Amino acid sequence: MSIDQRTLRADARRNRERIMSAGRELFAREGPHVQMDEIAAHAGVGIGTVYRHFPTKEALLTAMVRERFQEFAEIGKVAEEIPDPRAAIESVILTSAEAVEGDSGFQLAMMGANELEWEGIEQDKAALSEVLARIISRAAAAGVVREDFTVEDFGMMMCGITSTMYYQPGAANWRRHVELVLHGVCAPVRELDAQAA
Amino acid sequence: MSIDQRTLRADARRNRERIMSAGRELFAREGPHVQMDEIAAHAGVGIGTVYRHFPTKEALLTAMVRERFQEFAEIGKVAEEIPDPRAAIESVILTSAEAVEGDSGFQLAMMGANELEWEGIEQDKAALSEVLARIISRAAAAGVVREDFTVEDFGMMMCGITSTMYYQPGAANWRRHVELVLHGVCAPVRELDAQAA
DNA sequence: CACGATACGGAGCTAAGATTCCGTTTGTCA
DNA sequence: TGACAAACGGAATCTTAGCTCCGTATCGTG
Repeated sequence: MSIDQRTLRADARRNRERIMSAGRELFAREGPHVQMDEIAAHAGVGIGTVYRHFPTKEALLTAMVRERFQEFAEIGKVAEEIPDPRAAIESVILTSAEAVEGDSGFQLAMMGANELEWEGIEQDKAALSEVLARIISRAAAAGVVREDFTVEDFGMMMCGITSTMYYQPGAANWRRHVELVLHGVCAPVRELDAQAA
Repeated sequence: MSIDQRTLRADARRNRERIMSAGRELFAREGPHVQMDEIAAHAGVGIGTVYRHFPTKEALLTAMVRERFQEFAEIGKVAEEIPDPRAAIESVILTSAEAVEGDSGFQLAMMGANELEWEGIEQDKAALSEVLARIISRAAAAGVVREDFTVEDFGMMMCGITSTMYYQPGAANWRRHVELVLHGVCAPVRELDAQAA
């Protein structure tokens, strides 16, 4: 961010929020390729204004991705409250996936993660990891996931699910993917929990 | 392709192969962002020559992706010869993944599949599907994969694995991912076949 | 309400990278 | 070997999209 949130003039604060909001919407709908002037137009401000708030396009995208990470951590915290360890971990997976479902921008951003810098995301990522680690180890202890399942595995899984979402759109597809990963291709078919919802 | 392979002058045929080869190499190493003049330079020809053979960059990339699909179908055919249904399907998965391992261009291309046109790829894709369907149904009949496993599931799985490969490089990672998908996150850990190779 | 500071708008600059154009070179065939 | 079509090379062009600059408008304080 280029400007200190506090000392912001009223109109500036308003515009900033408009830009974020337009960014969220267009970024989600069109992907990371939306142009800056489209975002500006959608927000009802000039390009110059966008750039005063976010010095580069990347900074804007980063702000957006950051929001998502924080949202994930939030989802994790909510899931932690669920007593049943299995339900908890399933909730994290499904809720996170659902949150990202319509957001092709984030989907690609996650994927293009190693092309961009995402400066300042580290701490949000770390916070997320912590929550996940707790949920996973509880689940492992209860025997509902394999003992050697790690946070990294979780990330890998979500990476795969996210790409399915992007490349083979349609809720049915990614839900199926989740199901496959959870229960395993080779595993004999089991009664799948028709719960969730 | 803009030029008929048959009526090609000797130098033209040679150059065409050089371009394909340079494309394969750079596309794999640098990804789809390699510039046309880099490819030309690497092939030892002028840019004009590249464009005479491939009217657009996309056409060149498409040719490359097509080769991969044909390679996959080939891998499938080889796997079909393997007597053990389980070994056959594992072979397809591992060999395909390994084939793509160093090819970040193809990895991204697969991902960006819905952004590009990939004209003319359909038949290659269909041929691949056929082989896969046979291998999968044999495996399902033998009870080594879940009965409801489909070619689409296979694609989804490979899509996920490919993205892991790209975003979380390191052979260990994608192999772990394969392992997770095959056996399932929730499944109790089993003795993993340390075979393959 | 006046005035300085803060923000705004958007035309235009710039870079990057794909593609074209045309004069020159090379293969092929008689 | 001579002649012409087929290919080549690569400078120049075109296009797209990020970003800058500076004159103008708006906010907030005394």
